[in-house]
Amino acid sequence: MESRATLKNISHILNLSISTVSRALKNHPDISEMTKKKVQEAANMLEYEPNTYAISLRTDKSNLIGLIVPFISNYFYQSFISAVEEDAKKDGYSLLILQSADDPETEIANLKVCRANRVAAIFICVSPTTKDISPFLKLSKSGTPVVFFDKVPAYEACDKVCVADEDAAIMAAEEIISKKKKKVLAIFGNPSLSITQKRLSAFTDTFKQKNLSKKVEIAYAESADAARQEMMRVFKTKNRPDTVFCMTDEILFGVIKAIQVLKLKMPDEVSLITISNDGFFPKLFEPEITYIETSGYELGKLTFKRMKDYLAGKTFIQEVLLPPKLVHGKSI
Amino acid sequence: MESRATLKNISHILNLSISTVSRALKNHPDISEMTKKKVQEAANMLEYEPNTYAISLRTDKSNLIGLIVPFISNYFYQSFISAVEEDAKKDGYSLLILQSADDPETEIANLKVCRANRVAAIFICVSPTTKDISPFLKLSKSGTPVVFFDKVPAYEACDKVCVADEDAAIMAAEEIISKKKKKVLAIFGNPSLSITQKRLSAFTDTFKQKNLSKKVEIAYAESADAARQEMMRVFKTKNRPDTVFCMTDEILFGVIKAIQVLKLKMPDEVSLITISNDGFFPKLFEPEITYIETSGYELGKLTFKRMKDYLAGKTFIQEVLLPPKLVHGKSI
DNA sequence: TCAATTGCCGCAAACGTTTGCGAAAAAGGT
DNA sequence: ACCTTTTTCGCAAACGTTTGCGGCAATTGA
Repeated sequence: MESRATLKNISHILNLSISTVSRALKNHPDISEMTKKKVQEAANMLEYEPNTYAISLRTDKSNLIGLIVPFISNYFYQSFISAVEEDAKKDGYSLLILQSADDPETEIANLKVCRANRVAAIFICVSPTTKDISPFLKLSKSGTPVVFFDKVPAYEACDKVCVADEDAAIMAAEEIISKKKKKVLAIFGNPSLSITQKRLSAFTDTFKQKNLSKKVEIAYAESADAARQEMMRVFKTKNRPDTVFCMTDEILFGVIKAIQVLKLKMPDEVSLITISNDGFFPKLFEPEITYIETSGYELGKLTFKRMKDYLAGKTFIQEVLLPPKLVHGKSI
Repeated sequence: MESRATLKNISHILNLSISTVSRALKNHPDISEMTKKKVQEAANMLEYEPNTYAISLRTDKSNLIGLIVPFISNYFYQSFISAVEEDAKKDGYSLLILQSADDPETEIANLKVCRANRVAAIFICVSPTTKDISPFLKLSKSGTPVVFFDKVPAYEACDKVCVADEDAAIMAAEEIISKKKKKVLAIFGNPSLSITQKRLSAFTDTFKQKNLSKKVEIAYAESADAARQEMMRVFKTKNRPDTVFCMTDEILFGVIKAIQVLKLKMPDEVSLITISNDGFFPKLFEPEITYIETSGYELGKLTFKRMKDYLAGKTFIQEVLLPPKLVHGKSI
């Protein structure tokens, strides 16, 4: 239970002042090389580690980045977090990770934690039911960079980094069209989410523009199991689709299960294409599923970069989009 | 860019001393109800938030829990983190999450970050190549609870919380035996990892005890793809196994893929049983795979509890095991 | 009425660090 | 030898909070 080494501690041993020790440790030009060396040696000996709290108190800065996500147990956010952590470490930041469980109240509580910890920045993915983002905007105005990522507020002026949902859906639609498919079942998620609306309208518009609207049938499923049931229902009709489009990995799960139950052969009896985060799941299956990648990892990198830009003075509001990528499997 | 509310701030407005305000806000009996009310109102008005850094500096305590995992992008640690976060929040803790990337050096760097942040506790899953855990033990001796979880040091005396690897393997073996299977292919991971050794010996011993050793064939695969290749190789021989055991989810991926390529029907042509974290992946497939669950979520709960016990005075070294659970699917 | 108790509050030090400013000593210039 | 500049360092305040202690006034007890 020995007490830790402090500046005072070291200064006392070396018969120096605290300020000299402090400056020596950070290579201040005012300090002679000799004393610097002596101080550094002593600091090493005593295993000195600066007290983050004292520093943050004094400088009113912190090395913490607040990260608010709906759920950690989610492949997308996982990749996102992983990417941010990598970059943060390089710059001496650590991550304060909070889950909001898609609950606006918890979100506010988490914001409080961030403020109490005087975080250097906040990355937040707001819940679908969050109406009022002014608390975040307020923080932003007081100098703390706040970057919204993935699920971002639609109208407010704020820094946003998100995947190009429209482009991803268009890309999928075009791939289907180019393969000259006759009948498409497109399964989307919760229709009240903006991500669903974006992907849906972009997808249908692409078909509409080529006068192919009648080829696509839309369905909604708010869980993997709902998607499975929807699949079973549609594939029991006589006029079966030859292609299925899944809006997310989760919907893909349900669809794949139905395909296995129905013993349909891909891509002969049914073609499959999905939008996926990082492509982990599409590659699990045989044949591998063709997918449009919206990378959580890349999004993390982009978000961190946006924050650094902000800190570097580019404080004007900005919205950056992560372009999707088509990855060919054997399912279509 | 208005300055934040502080105790000094509030005290000045109300013509009170800083100490009175401080005590009023924490319901100290020395303070009259009337002043308490006044202070609390003012604090609410000004949106006062205590400065964590000042508190930590003064009290030498922090509300941060250091969490060191090999990778965040991993379903098991994801569940673990999620569980810890839930409990931590209830007690006013926040999480400092660091990735070690299975690199001992990064691990030490992460430890430094934890120390610099004066974390209240550390939960760590050591990398397979970590030889020297004395830095952690040292921290533990100086009063900071250090709980090793999942991958724990084999011999050293320290607090450990991990899944009952042996029991899980035994459970799988017994399930296979009870179904009177003739020939088993058991695929394990990296043989130099202690988790592999534990599961392997428990698995084979169970067969040996019943004089059924000749029924099982052991194989190793250090990736999903290696597992797939191993499957393909074995199933090309004439004397095919009727059952496959997978040591982890990752191996399961490869095996499933091979099964799909070979178009084998489960459980008719081949039975499948696996050890899985949280059972997410086994449920993705059709039929659902029978698995032994080793829950990352539960492990997180246990780890947090162990820390609270420690803080409550139960500082004697302790090793707690999370019992596995058999979940029936249709694959065997 | 006086002493003892109680209720309520303020003083001041301390936590470990950063940093503006001033000062002593050394070096340089003439 | 004297003035100026540079090098090198220390003083002290400040960041916001907690907490032991002491003090004053009001209450109680006889």
